[in-house]
Amino acid sequence: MSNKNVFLKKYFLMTRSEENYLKTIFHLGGGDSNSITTNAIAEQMETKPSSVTDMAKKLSEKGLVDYVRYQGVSLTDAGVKTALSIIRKHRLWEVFLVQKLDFTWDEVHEVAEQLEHIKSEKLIDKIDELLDFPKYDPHGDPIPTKDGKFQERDKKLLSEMPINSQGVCVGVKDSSVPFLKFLDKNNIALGNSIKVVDKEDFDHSLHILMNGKELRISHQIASNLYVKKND
Amino acid sequence: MSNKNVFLKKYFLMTRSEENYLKTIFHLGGGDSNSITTNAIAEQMETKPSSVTDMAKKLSEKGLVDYVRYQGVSLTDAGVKTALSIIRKHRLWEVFLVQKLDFTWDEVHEVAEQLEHIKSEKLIDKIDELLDFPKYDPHGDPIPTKDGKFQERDKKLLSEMPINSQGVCVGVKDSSVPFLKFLDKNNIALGNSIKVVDKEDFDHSLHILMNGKELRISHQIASNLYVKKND
DNA sequence: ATCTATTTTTAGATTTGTCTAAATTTAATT
DNA sequence: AATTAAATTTAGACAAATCTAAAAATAGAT
Ligand SMILES: [Mn+2]
Ligand SMILES: [Mn+2]
Ligand SMILES: [Mn+2]
Ligand SMILES: [Mn+2]
Repeated sequence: MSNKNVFLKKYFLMTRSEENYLKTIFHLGGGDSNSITTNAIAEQMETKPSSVTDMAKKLSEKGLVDYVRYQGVSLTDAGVKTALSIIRKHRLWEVFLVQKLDFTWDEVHEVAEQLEHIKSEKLIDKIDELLDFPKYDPHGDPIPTKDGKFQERDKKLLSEMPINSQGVCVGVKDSSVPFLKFLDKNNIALGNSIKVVDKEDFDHSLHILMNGKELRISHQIASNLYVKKND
Repeated sequence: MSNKNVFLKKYFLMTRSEENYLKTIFHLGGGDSNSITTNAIAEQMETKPSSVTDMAKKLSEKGLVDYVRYQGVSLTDAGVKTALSIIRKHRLWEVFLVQKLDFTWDEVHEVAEQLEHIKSEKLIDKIDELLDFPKYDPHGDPIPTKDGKFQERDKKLLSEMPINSQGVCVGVKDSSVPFLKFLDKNNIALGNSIKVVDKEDFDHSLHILMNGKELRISHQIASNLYVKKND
């Protein structure tokens, strides 16, 4: 390989692994000069801390993270920007799979994990356009704009809503396949209206109206459902 | 990694590199017990013969190619099947990019080289359905069916058509970006009607009618355009 | 301030895919 | 049949990404 290409490779081309590390660090809160420990990253990625250390050095070399030995890593501005572009791709692909190909919301994540690494700016911009520039993915998570703007929704956990408050179900905290399938089975979907009728002190379970229908919800469920409160 | 997963990895999971080798061997005619030399594969893939030898051993180990030292490799039935599934994905993605995302036919190959490695049977079947089960890709190449059936079209090179014969432009032999852009610039597209008016003995150039309009075509162009002859 | 448990890093090994250079085999030519 | 040229393989190296085991640093508790 020519010298120029070695340079390009070292400083611009991201490997799939590097992209996954940046994404994970972002999800663990590594933006805003917030340090994340190698252990936390290793656990999240189901890898070993020593592997994380190696990658921390490489990403630091590339100017994507700040890394201080024994102190953990935080994303640089360039690192945040790259992480957001991967997350943007991931979430747009998830919307595409649901809206255009009839995937269910529990099927999309695994495929999006692959599609998010496809390198083509034109491709993702066209997908964005095809979907009419969606703001949220199938799990209610916000989709960063092309220039990396991030609009988190004003939402709170159902478990934290007071009695008699009303709102609309807008997202899930746990987006694991079993939880999503459980929600499907119980006809709980994003967009459903919610009113908290009563809360049980003993086990923190809730008595709610969902789309007008009475429902009992355990604390575990309620603490993994996001609701946008009506004014 | 558990023993079971090591087994799965070794015998079922294809790496991107392995998939690219199988595809290349197929394109070089390695089906039907036809042996392809390591040199030919290396040249096509812009890699070194020694690397091809290494991969030949690995693919042979997996039962995807027959490999005899110093004699080259041919695809086994399993190898052909795998190669066809990659080619199917490649061509379906190319159609998708052109039909759904307004890519031009010279832009799609590079992106399809990435997309063809996405692992999800449901994804490619749904893309196939979304496109209404296309039979040919944007360059006129046939798309293998889900069960690996391959229907090559009855076509011949424009350069081999006799004077006064007529037909429809259905494909390109050279699908390089410069050639495709050249065709665009000269309004030569798949689907155009073609009538050979005259052939020049001296330089083998052609005088044709394309969609009724007179055009002069060099031998180099004519020998890279496929035409389906009218009965 | 010292000890100790935990976290983190280092050192060295492994796998995959590649390369170069040397050795070997095959094919072509006398 | 012997020689030579070309094709192919082997041997050994390297980069990327990972691991295990051992060493080093940090943080918490006395
Ligand atoms: Mn996801
Ligand atoms: Mn999501
Ligand atoms: Mn192509
Ligand atoms: Mn094509």
